[in-house]
Amino acid sequence: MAVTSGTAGVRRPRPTLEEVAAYAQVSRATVSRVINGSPRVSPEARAAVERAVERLGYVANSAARSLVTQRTDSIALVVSEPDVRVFAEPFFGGIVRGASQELTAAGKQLVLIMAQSEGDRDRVERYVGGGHADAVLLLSLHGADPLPAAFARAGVPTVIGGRPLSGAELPYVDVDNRGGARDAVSYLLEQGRTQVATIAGPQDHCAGVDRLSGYRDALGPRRYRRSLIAYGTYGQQSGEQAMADLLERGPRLDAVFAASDLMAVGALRALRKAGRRVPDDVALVGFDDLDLATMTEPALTTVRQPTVEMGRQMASLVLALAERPHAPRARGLILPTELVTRQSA
Amino acid sequence: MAVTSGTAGVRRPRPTLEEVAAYAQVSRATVSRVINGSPRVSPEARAAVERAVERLGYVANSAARSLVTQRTDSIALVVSEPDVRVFAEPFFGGIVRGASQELTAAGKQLVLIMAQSEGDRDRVERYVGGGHADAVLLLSLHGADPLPAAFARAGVPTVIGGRPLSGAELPYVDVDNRGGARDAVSYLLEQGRTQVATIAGPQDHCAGVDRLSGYRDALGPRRYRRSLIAYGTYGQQSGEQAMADLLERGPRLDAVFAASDLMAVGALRALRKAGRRVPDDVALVGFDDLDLATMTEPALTTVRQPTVEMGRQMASLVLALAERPHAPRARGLILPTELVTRQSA
DNA sequence: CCCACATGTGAGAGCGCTCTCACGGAGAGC
DNA sequence: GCTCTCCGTGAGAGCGCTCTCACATGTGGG
Repeated sequence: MAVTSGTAGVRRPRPTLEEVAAYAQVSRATVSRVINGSPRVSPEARAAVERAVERLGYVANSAARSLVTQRTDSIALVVSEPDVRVFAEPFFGGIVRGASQELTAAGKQLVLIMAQSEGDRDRVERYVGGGHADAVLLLSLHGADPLPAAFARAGVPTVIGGRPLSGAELPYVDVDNRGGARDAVSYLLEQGRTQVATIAGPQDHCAGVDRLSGYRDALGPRRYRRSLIAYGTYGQQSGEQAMADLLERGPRLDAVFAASDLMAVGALRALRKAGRRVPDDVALVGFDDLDLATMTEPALTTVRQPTVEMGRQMASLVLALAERPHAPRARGLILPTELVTRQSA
Repeated sequence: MAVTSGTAGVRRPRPTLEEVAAYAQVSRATVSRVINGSPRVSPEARAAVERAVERLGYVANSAARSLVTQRTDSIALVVSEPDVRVFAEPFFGGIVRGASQELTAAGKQLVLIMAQSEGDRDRVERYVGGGHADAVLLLSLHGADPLPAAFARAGVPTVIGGRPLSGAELPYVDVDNRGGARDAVSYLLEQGRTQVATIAGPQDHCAGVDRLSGYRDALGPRRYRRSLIAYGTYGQQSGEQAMADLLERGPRLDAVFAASDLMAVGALRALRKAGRRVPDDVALVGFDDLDLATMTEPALTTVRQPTVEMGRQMASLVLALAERPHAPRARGLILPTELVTRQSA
């Protein structure tokens, strides 16, 4: 037989079920049964079909299949986040990997959809509402996002990553932001620190609120003072600024819990500028466990999030949801965090 | 009219072309024409159809459309890279964003496919070979990957990100690694440095080789000594180790070009340990321009890669390729890098 | 007045698959 | 020997769309 033509772009038309059936001397229905693993096929027919499939290089046409089954076997991961930074963060990467693993194992494909701007929303709504995906994993970190409600309305099985602050009652998977923050602050207290400040994140989404709540939890009956709470926007700069403010307002502080590693890095710089030694004068704990945390001087004690596991759980939950929409199940799933102690506290 | 039922999971069957046609009192063909923007429709018919579409919330069924058009309007981004780290890097994120922008503008969807392990390859090959995507953007950083050849064989329009070291003659888009390295080293020489060392990356893929070539280019007729070249694996640790080696082999060196920012950070640490001041005693330049580069002390002078632009160009090239496979065009596209000077050199 | 031609429209085929249904034959039970 | 199952199989409908083709109508030129 002749070698496959080397000419790129000349796509030999792909064989159809019909052709496989002809080659295997059986009917289209039998080939379909073999392809889909039906037990109702004789060993001989099965063998003949398998040979034909192998020989002709048959791959099922997904469009035709979807048309009749009303499934696409693909799950959309919608990233509704204007900030570019999502990709730089291990958070996103971990979720993609976890979800990808789980979905691949179930024979589904991950379709990545970005909704960066307001205008993208329409496109995404139409895409999902139009049934291009069987289900949705939604990464929407900020407050008043219309997409959750839109998906709920369209009746598309949806799982949200990160507990939504309010709104649509969709199932979610989140990490234990509150518990992680509590652990971090408790650890600082156990180390004998008494004036524990915090650089909190923005309070317009759940993680920011929860991490601040965790801080309060840990302080418990002890009084905490307003002057020991500053707010940042997760970035390094904002952390540096916030730390400078804190030092001014409460010069006697001896520990800081920053709600992100980047803010912790900023805080580190502000502390250095102010001549405070870390951890001797001021102990510092971050949140996220970025690679960066190992590279600072001193290396950062921080709270690690199980991002891969989160992606995996989101995927597995949405698959279950698509399978049996009405089975009883918990609305949310909270995954534990872990305190990683290094040199900064 | 009644409010939409709040019961999640109860998907009202989506309206079909047929129903829209009935509602608008025209034929299926006319609705199709309106949907697809044909000019051969009277204003009245168009208006009636648009009203019906609006009213019924019609969204075309993509499976049915694909079945007849033989297009899926989705482009696969295949990440063939076992290393988990891809996601943490701005490289990947930039490409995704650039490609996503460009494809969205062209009405295409980005389908993300991960091929982490050897076993995934089969799955991916079948997926793409099976025509689930109209074209492929391939991110395959390491040497002997069978996927490029497989896609070429299948005749699927494919663009590779990063110039392949060898193998299949597929079109590619890359950043000017060689030129970037050359610029960095030239800059060091212009600053009066005479003993310029380099920490090169792995030589099993193109970027690593090119950055080392750029180093050699800049040194030009000047002799460079083997003892001033060390190799790392892009990671921080490897950079620290390589720097320590370099200091041992060539204690008089007064500048270092590291082929990645992470290695530069490692080098920074090694230099500090050795008591060398940066940039006073030893000037240091990295490559990548990670966020990290602004956070070190001193901040890192480094080479920035136009990753978003690269994603955009890859997408636009693959779209052109899918459109007119045989139009004459350059095989590769090299995008310029930019030297960002900060404090380390 | 008839023909040529452009223009908007609808009928209908068919994309490649799944799945229901009916059918023939083999084996079991009477 | 006859019916009754059960099993493997094939015929055929139909998923929702696009697109070709033919048709009706309107317009202008000979």
